[in-house]
Amino acid sequence: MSTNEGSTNEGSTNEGSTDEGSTNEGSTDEGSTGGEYGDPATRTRLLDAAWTEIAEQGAGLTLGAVATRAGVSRQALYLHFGDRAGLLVALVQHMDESLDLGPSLAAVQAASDGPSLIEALMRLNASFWRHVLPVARVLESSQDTDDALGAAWRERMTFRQATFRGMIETLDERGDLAVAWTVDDAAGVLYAVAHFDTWRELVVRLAWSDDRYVDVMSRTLSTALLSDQARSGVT
Amino acid sequence: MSTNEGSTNEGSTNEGSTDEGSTNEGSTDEGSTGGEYGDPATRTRLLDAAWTEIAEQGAGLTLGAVATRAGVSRQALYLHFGDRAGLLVALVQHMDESLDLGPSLAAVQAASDGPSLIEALMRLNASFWRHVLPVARVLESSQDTDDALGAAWRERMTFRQATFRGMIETLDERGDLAVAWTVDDAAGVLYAVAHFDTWRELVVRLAWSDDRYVDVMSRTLSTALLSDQARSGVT
DNA sequence: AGCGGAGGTTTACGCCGTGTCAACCAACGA
DNA sequence: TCGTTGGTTGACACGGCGTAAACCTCCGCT
Repeated sequence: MSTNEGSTNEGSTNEGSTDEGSTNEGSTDEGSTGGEYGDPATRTRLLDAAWTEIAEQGAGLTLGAVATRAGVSRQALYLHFGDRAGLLVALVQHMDESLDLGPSLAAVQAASDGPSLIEALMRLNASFWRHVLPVARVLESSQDTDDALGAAWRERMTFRQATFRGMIETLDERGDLAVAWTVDDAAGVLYAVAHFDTWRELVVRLAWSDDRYVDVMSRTLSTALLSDQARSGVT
Repeated sequence: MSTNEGSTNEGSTNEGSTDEGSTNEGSTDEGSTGGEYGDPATRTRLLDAAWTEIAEQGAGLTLGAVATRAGVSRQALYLHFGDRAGLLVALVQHMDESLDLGPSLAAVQAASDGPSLIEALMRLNASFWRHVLPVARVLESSQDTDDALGAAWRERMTFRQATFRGMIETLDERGDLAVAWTVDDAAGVLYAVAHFDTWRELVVRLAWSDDRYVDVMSRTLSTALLSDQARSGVT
């Protein structure tokens, strides 16, 4: 299970051709899980340390602090991840694996009707961002300082977008989507509006509760996306 | 007194320090538009240089590059702004002044009906973020490395939020708001959804055109926020 | 027993950006 | 002529990143 959930793996938007042959000559861990250095347990401890360090320091993260927190020397970190960007790239994958979203997403997709699907999705979304926000912010803002990191993050977001598209397709097949909408438009809106910044602006900046976020965003999206029949519970 | 070490205890980075109580007594950044240093023209050149430098380099901005671009020494920059954060704080105000949004906003608010108001707002929004995005990203991600900068950026966003609330109030007074909405909820949604990340995700990541962004977001918000009568043009 | 390699550790160094300091300097006005 | 304004040059400490080299310590193998 874990990450790939093959649903709608079309990948229309992006395309391979990830400008490879960048600058490094070593083995800056290509996406695959091949030939990593050292003890996987140490690697995991480093990633967890990086996670909590980011949660506390935000972008002010230093590699020395991560290593110390993991109870390991700074050089060990370089041996495992190559450089700062390598660590962050690995963190993207790690966050994929540690929070296992498969079951939660399946539960959302199994929702009985349109409005409850959207509400379940927004609720999952809120708790997701509550866990991930600091890391997501660092990744988001560091993505253009390093090509590999940018690619990893973008790929992560592409996957997320595909997941949301899957939700929209489910709604569409049930005939719950309002007539004005194409799947593409609706998926875009859902993805963009469910991005972490919307959650952060409301819940962090404006101090809304998660419940309020869920209620208001669910209402907004249900009203905007669903047909009248779907909203009134007619199946 | 000369060449002594340790006299500069200014360091200390940021530390955890639960920063509640927010912004001290209000003397952190030498008063408002009072005693700035040096030639205002130089100051403006530096700010413009910083702007275009950010537009090109993003977060990889260096003070040396800004100074060089402005045709001035790096120290001049320090004389004018104190430090990096000071420059960014000034940039927030500068961006306020240089792009004068007053007229555009007035035009939006004068829109004849609800849907066209929302569409005009989204159109303004799109062109705004197209200009401001790189700077906004840097500011957004640097806001927690410095208290004064965070305060400045937050204040800027608070103002923005108030503007959107004004729009919602206008709609409410006209009776255009759907009954389910409170002004507060609607203003929050409008503000959050109009934030730059939504625009960026759709227009940059998913390569939507501005027109498509405007159309889809207008439809979404109109459907969600406005009453049936307002949407169908009945006044 | 002895060897080797995996998985590190210490120490050291070069690079670069930030921030500070001191000295010097051109123009300009009283 | 002096002094102030608005800078310039040059130097430096500091800290984080990235690399390198030497060393150390188990563990498995023969």
